[in-house]
Parts: sequence; C-alpha cells; structure tokens
Amino acid sequence: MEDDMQIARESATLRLQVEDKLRKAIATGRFRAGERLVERELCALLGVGRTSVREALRQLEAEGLIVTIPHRGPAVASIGPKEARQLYEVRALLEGFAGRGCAMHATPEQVADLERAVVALEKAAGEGGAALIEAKTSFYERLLASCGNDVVRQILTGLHNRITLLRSTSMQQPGRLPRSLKEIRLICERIAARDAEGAERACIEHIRNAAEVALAVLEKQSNSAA
Amino acid sequence: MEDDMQIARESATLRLQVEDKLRKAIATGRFRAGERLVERELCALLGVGRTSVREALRQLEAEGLIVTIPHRGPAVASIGPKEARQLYEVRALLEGFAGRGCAMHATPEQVADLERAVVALEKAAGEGGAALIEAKTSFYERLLASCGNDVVRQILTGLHNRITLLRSTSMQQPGRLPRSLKEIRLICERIAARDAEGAERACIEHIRNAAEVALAVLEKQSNSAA
DNA sequence: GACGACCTGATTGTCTGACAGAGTGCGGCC
DNA sequence: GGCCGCACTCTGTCAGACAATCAGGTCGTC
Repeated sequence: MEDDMQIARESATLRLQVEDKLRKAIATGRFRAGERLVERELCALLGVGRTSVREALRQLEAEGLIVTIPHRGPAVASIGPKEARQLYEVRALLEGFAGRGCAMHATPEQVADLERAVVALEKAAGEGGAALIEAKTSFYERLLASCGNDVVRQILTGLHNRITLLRSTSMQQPGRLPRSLKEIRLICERIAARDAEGAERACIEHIRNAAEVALAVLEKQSNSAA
Repeated sequence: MEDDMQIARESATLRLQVEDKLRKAIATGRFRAGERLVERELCALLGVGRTSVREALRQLEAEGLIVTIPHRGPAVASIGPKEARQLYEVRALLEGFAGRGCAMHATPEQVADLERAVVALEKAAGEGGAALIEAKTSFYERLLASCGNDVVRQILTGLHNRITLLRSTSMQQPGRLPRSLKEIRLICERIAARDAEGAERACIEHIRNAAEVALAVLEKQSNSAA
C-alpha cells in the first residue's frame, strides 16, 4: 500500500519533541500523577521557551494526560476507580473491534509482523521493565496499524496513554503476566486464523481480565487512602 | 448527584473562547474544508494575540478538526470517503454502547429530559437550519450525559464535531429527515423501556442509515471530482 | 522554448521581555 | 482563635523580533 519512501523527518518541530519528552516522562513515572507542572521549570528542564512548552501542554491536555485548572496551571492527570472503569470499558469495546478488523483486513505481511511482535514480547517478558513495555507497545502498534481503521487507531493510542497513568500506582500484578501473554498469543492466533469473532472475543477478554486486576488494586488503594 | 450550584464561569480564558469561536466557524461552514487558516488573519479577525490563536489551533488539531503541516500552517481538515467510513464505523460502535448505557443507567429525570429533547427535535424539524442543528446537538448531549461513561461522551463529542465537517458537502438528503426522526424516537423509546439490547440496536441502525446516505453522496462527489 | 538555479515574499516556529490578574499563603488585627 | 488584607507566585496574554522554510516567479543556460 504505502511505499516505504517516507523520509525520517526526525526532528520535525521543537514542539513535537517536547510533547514526546513530556509524554514519556509521564508514562515512565518521572512525573507522578497529580504532580503540578510549572511552566518555567519545564522550560529550564527542556531548554526551550515558554511558547513550545505551553503548546505541547495543550496537546497533552487534549489527550487527557494532564488537566489544567485556569490560573493554577497544569498537573498530571490522576485516574480514579470510576474513570478507570470507564476507560477499560471503552478500550475493551474498541480493541475488540480492532481485533476483529485485523482478522478481516490485515495483510499476510502484517500478520507475520504481528506474530514476530508476539514472539519478541514473550522473550521480553523475562527481562521485564522498559524492554517489556516497549515490546507491548510495539505489539499494539502493529495490531492497530492493521485493523484497517485509523480512527480507532488514534483513539486507542490515546486511551493506552491514559491507562498508562495507572501503571505508576497499580504495577503489574505478580501472577498476571503469564496469563496476559497467553491471552495475547490467543489474539494473534485468532487473527492469523482469520477468525473475526474469535479475535474480537479474545481482545475483549484480554482487556476484561486486565481491567479486573487493575481495578481491584485501584479500589483497594482508593479505600485505604480515604 | 452533582449539586446544581456550579456558577456559569462563562468567560473562562480567552483561549477557550477562541477555541469555541473557531469550532463554531468550522461547524457552520464559515471556513470551508481544506481552507488554510493563517495565524495573523485569525488574530485580526478575533482581536487576540498570536499566543491565544496558536494554542487554540493546537487544541483543534488534537480534535482532528484541522490539520497542520509543519511550516505551512493549519488548514481545515477535509474528510474523504475512506475516513468518513471509518468515522461512522466507530461512531456506530460507540453510540450503540452509549444507547445501551443509557437504557441501563439513566435516571428517570434524564429519560424525561431525553424525551423532551426528542419532542423539541421533532418540532425543530419543520424549521430546519440552525434550530434543527441545535436541537440535534441538544439531544445528543443528553444522550451522552446519561450513558454513564464520560470517556465515551468525550470521544463521541469529538467524533460528532469531525463528522460535522461533512455537512458542508453532504447536506441533509431530502428524504432522510423523517426517517431519521423516526429512528431517534425509537432510540428514546427503547431507552425509556430500559431495553438495553433494543436501544443499542436502534442507535447502531440509526448511524448505519445516516452513514449510508452520507457515504453515497461523498463517494459520488469524490468520483466526479476525480 | 524547456529546464533548472536562484531570489524574493509570505508564514510559521521560537525566543524574549513585559504586565495584568487570579490564586496562595502568611502575618497582623479584632 | 478566626478573619482580613497584603505580598508573592504563576498563569494568561500581548508585542516585537528573527531564523528557517515554503511557494512561486525570474532569470540564465542549453
């Protein structure tokens, strides 16, 4: 479909780089949920002017990663149990759709790519940490790229970013990882088998299970905090 | 649940007002799809500085209403047949979910509100134009507010805005309005009857039908243009 | 006359400096 | 001890400036 002639276009604009840096800083927990982000500190930290920082913050705000209270400035968004439940609900719905779309529209090369990503993920599972996260991201990127619907891809990417906010609080539960991997493999299998129904169900089930674990932890935290 | 003590908080920040003005200008066709938006012109037009305009544009960009090409500036997004189909697909999925949620979670007052909105909509149908659009918007606002999931509400609001971009090209088809109204009434009915399945089906069916009409027009235009 | 190099104007991307106004927290007054 | 007011901190917004980049036209060469 798309020729691979696209040039890197690496450092597009400064603003985009700032966005990326901030997104990653939030994703990795460099900034904690609820923490305030003071413009000047960010300027100093990143070595750019207020213009770029402010515009990047607007973008992140639109993505739901930060919240801005007028005249008090932005802070990293924090997700309560209620919103988390809603996020997972929508995610299950859309990811089921994406899985179904993959099973129906993915090209053979895309399926092969997806399988490679799963293998890489299983390998990264032993190492944990950043490698695991990266492998998981890579898997989802391929899944979404192959589902045949860019709108879904865009929305789900945003949802993933927001759900990542939960990671700082509800870290991987001990027993969850092996089951999670098995579920992911099942998704990949059903897609490869061109089983749309099965792929959809597998995706939904995967998210349901993940949600269950995450929400349990979150609920407990929220109660103990209150 | 929420006390009705919230003050108007009308003119929050200048930036938000600019956002709103631009959004409306795009929705009403004041700016055509594909038209370039030059910063200084907007500044002059709105009587504000570049800061506010640029940050508002970032927001609209994140919402998908405009596209920005580096060093060439923003332009009103234009939707092709392919993207339109994707938008409608996702919309059907989410709106079905919202309808189901409404049937399950809406309070009796919310249902009554919804019914009032439908009546208003049916009345506005005769007048057409801005009144009709407003009534439709009002109906959807209530539907989404009652579905019990703010994430869905937020995403669907964005999708509606983007789909509005199509209105400038594919105006209401002549015969469509009466059927559309009937479908909407059915949605409301199923919700009032607490029939989750039925409400979901009605919503999906409604969007499917709307999509069919819109896509047909769009396809034709796209072909004749090529 | 066609093609490519160069120049020019228009616009964006970004920084700096400035200033009013909204919140926040502290110290004094009742 | 509680309330009021004041100083301080940030944000929101503007104006001006400048380099980088894009689009289009001009000119020179083959």
